[in-house]
Amino acid sequence: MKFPSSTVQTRYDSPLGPMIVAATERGLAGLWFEGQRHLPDSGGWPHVPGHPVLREAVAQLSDYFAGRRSQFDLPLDLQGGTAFQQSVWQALLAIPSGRTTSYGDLSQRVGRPSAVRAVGAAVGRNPVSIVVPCHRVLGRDGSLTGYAGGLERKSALLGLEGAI
Amino acid sequence: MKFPSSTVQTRYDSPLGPMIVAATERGLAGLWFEGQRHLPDSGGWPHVPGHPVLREAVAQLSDYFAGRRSQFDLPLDLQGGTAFQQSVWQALLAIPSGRTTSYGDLSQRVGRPSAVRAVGAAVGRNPVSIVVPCHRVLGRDGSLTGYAGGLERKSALLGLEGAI
DNA sequence: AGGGACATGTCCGAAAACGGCTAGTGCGGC
DNA sequence: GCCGCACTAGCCGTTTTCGGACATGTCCCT
Repeated sequence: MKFPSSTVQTRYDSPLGPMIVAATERGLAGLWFEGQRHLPDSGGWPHVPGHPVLREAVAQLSDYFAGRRSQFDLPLDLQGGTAFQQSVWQALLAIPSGRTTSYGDLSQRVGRPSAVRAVGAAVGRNPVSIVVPCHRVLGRDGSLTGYAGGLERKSALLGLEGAI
Repeated sequence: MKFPSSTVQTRYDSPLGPMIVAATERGLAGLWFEGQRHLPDSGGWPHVPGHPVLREAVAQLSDYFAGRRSQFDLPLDLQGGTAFQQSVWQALLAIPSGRTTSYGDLSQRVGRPSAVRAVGAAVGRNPVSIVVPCHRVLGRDGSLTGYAGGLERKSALLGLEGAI
């Protein structure tokens, strides 16, 4: 995953552990739990806690974790990724809070009914956790199946949204 | 080979055929014969004949082909390429006009005495023909061996420099 | 129920192929 | 002997190719 040189970052200490928040001039570009899988190399990005997008994102995240907010209102800039991945991430945005869906359902919606495993892989590469709600995707039988940040966090997020 | 998005280009009709000249804000970045090997995709670069570096490059090239100039005085910005390739290109700049050297000699100078073939490959990827004088490298026995722009051009350039 | 095969896009590591070479060898001609 | 020529085998960074592994679900067969 390549990010433009204008990318900036800050840290946010969530109730589920510290997170890295990243943004470009066009919007929120990344949100990862420290130590999760598929982490990009954020070493070169300057820390700019005062960046407007970053500040707003942190504020909305605080509200979210406090139960005061169920959806986000932020400019997004989903960097990198192939056309296929982009379409999957877009489809994720359509899943409302409190609801879940399955990988098979997602692949239908993307128009590649049989590319189920590929959809799984693409979901796993989602650069903006929580805001792009990859945690709302379960196996057909409702099993948690996987989460780049760890299954505990996945179930914690779903619990918070009242979707257990 | 990747070039920054700020790259601009123009065309120059040399006595040996039309050429593409490219520059960044830092200096001359490319000079290729149309249709030669290892051409980058220059499709997206805007044509800016008035760009100061490009104008100066074209002027000096005209002088060079007219026999009025034997070395160039231009800011260079050798883009892309690995550390190894960069060192080879730098070494090329040390070969004076009217002289030639061999691939073996070059590899010595680069500190990789046995990486002779690798040096050959790196020389072939030189992004700035003529100014970075890759045409002054011959086989150990003086044979022309190869040139991305074609052997005729290689020998023509050497003739022009009085190094036949 | 449970087990296996298959479909799909992407990433990543390993392995192989590919050169703008060269020094060495063996062979024929003089 | 001495030379030229053709061929070979090493040389090594880069590029290309290939083969798995994945955050799955369906079908078909016991």
